[in-house]
Amino acid sequence: MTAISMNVMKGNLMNDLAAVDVAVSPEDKFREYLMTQGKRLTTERETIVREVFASHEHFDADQLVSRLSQRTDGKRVSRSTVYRTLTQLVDAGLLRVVARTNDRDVYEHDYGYPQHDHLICSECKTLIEFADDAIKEIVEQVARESGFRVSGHRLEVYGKCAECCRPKRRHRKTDMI
Amino acid sequence: MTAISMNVMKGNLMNDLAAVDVAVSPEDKFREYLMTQGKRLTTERETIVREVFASHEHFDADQLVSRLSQRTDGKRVSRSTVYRTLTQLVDAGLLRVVARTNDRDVYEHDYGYPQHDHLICSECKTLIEFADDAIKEIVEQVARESGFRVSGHRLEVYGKCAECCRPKRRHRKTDMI
DNA sequence: TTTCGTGCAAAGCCTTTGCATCCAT
DNA sequence: ATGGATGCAAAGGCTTTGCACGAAA
Repeated sequence: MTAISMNVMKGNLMNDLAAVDVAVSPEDKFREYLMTQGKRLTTERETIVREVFASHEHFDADQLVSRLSQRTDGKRVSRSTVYRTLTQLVDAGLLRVVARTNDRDVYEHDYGYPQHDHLICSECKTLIEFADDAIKEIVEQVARESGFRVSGHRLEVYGKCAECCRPKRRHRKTDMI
Repeated sequence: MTAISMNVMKGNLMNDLAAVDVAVSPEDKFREYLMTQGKRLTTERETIVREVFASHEHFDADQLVSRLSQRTDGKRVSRSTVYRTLTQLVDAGLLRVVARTNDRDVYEHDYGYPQHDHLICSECKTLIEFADDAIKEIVEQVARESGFRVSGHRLEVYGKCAECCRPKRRHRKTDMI
């Protein structure tokens, strides 16, 4: 129903944003992190990491819960565990909260994927990714001026996507019965 | 207690970000907006606008409620009204939600104040404002490439502010009793 | 055993809303 | 009178947490 998990990567916007080759898989990276915390990669946690990294789409906790709590293959995971694991995945550097839509935190991969920002359509809520090195440079420059040590940034551009700007005559016709 | 409402504007970061001269006061602008909606600028709403524009600090709903619900000068305003009015102030273009701290929406003036972005200290939560035209240009450029019509943007830079980076020997001494 | 992890239900928190009362036109 | 506005309390919606049971070391 919601379109927040749709990533648009057409045109030359994301040409050089193909998934980055990583030495270790998300599962392994998560296991490593858990180890340092004296914890284990349980079946549930593994199920979650896999589900999360199965596709590079934005998602919120509820969507993930829906997918995981309805499994019939014995891989069902409870809502509590999903929430608890999402927090850990963020702490582990595998996920990141990119936005908030409909009062829900929206997550995206932070591992095996290059730094980028988003164009957010206020109409259809679609998140369009883009990467631009100049932004990072400016950010560094500005921060330097005030002695601020940068660890990251988030740029959200609001507006209306091309699709929503375009007048949809075809639909109008349908609406007229 | 929280430091989210502290605006740091030292150095040359905000030299040209002095409050912009506006033709009409926030109250008037709000009244205008309300008129178009067939509504009135009541005593409560006026009290809120004044409190909000009394200083250019970031704040969240709860802080505003605290200030307004404890008044003894007959200007007390309920929590419900504060929330309802905040929404209207945003719709009227007087306020804007700039961030979310401690699960609360953080507001700032969007009227009579120039466009700017923030450096957010992850340690003390201070928001440092800065303005840079180059960012807007880049944003426009990127958006143009995908036919996206920009209405605004939000850039948050995370990291550690100069103050928090600096080792505080003086404090350490005190802590040692 | 002892610690960690899960699931369920309940609790938390910020924010919104139903409703009776009030006020201004 | 009549529709908008306020306050209070209750409800909502997402997220967290207490607790008992189960699994791994």
